[in-house]
Amino acid sequence: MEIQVILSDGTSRRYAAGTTVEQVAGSISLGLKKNAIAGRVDGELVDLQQRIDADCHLEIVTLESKQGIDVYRHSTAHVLAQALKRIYGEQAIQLGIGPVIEDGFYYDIDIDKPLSSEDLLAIEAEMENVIQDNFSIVRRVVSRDEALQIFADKGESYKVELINDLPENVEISIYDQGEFFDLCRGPHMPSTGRIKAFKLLHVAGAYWRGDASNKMLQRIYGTAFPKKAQLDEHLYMLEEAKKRDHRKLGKELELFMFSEEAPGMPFYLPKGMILRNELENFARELQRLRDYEEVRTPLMMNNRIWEESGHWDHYKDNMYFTNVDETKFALKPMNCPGHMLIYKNSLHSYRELPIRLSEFGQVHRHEFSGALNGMMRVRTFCQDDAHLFVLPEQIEDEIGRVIELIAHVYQVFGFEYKIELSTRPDDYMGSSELWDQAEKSLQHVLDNRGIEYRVNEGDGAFYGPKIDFHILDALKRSWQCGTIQLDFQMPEKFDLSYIGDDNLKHRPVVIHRAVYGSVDRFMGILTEHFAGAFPLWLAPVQVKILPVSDHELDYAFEVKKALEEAGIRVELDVRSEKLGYKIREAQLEKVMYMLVLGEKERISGNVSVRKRGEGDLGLRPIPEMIEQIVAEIRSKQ
RNA sequence: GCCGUUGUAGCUCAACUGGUAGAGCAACUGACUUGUAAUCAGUAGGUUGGGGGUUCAAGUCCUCUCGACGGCACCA
Repeated sequence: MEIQVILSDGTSRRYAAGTTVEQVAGSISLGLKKNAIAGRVDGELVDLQQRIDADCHLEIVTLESKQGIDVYRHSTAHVLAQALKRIYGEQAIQLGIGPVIEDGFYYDIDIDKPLSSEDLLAIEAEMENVIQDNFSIVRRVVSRDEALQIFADKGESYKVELINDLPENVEISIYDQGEFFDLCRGPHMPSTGRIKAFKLLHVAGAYWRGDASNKMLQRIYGTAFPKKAQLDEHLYMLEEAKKRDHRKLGKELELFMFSEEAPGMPFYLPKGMILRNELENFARELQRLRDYEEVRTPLMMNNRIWEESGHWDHYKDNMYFTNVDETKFALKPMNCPGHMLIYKNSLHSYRELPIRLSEFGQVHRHEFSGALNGMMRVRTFCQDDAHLFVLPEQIEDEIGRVIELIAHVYQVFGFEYKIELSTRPDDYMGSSELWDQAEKSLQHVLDNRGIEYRVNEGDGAFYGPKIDFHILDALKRSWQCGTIQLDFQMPEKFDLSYIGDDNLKHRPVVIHRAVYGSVDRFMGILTEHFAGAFPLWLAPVQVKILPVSDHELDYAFEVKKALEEAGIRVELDVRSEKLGYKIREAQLEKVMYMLVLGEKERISGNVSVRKRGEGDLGLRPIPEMIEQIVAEIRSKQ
């Protein structure tokens, strides 16, 4: 009997029923057969040895595709498991799961001995042996009972648990390679010898099935690439990312520091403070143009208000408290209740709405010690927060304006971003009708504007659904920054009202929003994004003046004064050092403009300009330089 | 919070299986007066994160504790 196979280029070919994927690949070209590692039959990934028994669409999967790489890495994970079993013995290790992840794979194992990085080297060596053995990797389908028997006999309790949780109708398969086999859906590479370049990266603890109440297993992370050069490049990229680490750069560039005396709470050094003020002022100016009004609310309020707002119920474990005069106070974890009180401070007419209250609000949240990470995850940070009090019919228009504001800000920094819509969580507050309405209006705004977004079920705030903005930095890592949250709950809780044109009281709607999210974290992201080489408008030091010798000092002070009067942040290196030395330091500080002042410049009344990334630009008149620098600062480029 | 690793001068790092802490840079002093990524010489700098213990002897071993790092879990 013949079957028809339609290939990915649209051509169709006929084969005898039972032809394998590999044979089809071989019939197309020898090269394809050599590069093939799996197939995709009607969209489903299968092994090369899979027989095709019916008409289908077939795609030959090679290492050129992401799917191919995933198969490759998954097989590498199996090789890791085999090596572990060989080294530590069948009994000493129980296998958890070993999936493929972005850029690599991991395998979770239960073993008493804590694994070290030296152990990883030994494991890599044994993996190399498994690869040299070039075992065929063969699929075997077993019944549920057989599978349970096989893994129970081996004492693989985690595998038994996995099998028990597999859906009734699913085909259970085992992959054999030499003396080793593993429960796996597949597909896999045809043989272990096909693995060319891999590396184990590190070991870390991980809860079985991601549940903190389960046992903690050891997770071995690794990665694999078809070519050694690709692996090397990947490892190089990881090194480069480390060099941009904001914790390292923040220390080197003297932006901020941390102290044991306040874990997770950043100290801003003078240079970091400049950067931060620039960020805040930038936001301030944009908000001024959009009719926001800035306010400031207390860091600490009576616990009563948090109980009323619902925050205490939801977040008491993460809040800081204090007792004074027998009254319990809480450090604010959010700014909303304070803004609600400000709104309530006076009577409002529908004519006043929308009212937009903004605050650079310092909040405290007690994060788990293990969650802390430089500026990215801290226990106190400043939100560029705002609450918009709007009429129900103003909701969509107002959200649209916020989306526009966020887009504008991110574009200035050169960030790409993705948008997510987060819907009601399990512990939501309020009626489901209001939630439906809120979720619908957010969706509506996004759809109307033709914005692409992903829905994140159950990830909303307890008081309302939200639109989140995820920035992609220079290394394509994603960070949640901006957020727009629709809230019908706080207005109820705080009994907010406005007087409508019918002279009756009505309930306004609140929109919470942030653009940077956390100013602190945004600074961290910017530091890594620009690798510390900030655009001129943000740079703590915009110009560094480098006199060639002490004879130019008087002239240098004159130039400094001229620049300062033009509003430029300038430093003068007065040390009696050689020019090369001063340049090297300014370069390491990633200063954009260096003005070299020697005898030539002093006599002609000019400056010699050296620009970051461009080098020596030659002699320039001072007024021209000032104009150029000021224009560059203003353009925020 | 959990698992693992880790903590030595301001910074980056040394100190073999326990034998009494050292280098470079920075700082300070002096000389040099310097032309586009490191001038030379000298000086000072440490209760080895903190507490307790083992030992004739602890940076090194044990223990408690704090911080940091890599993950997990958490993330309004």
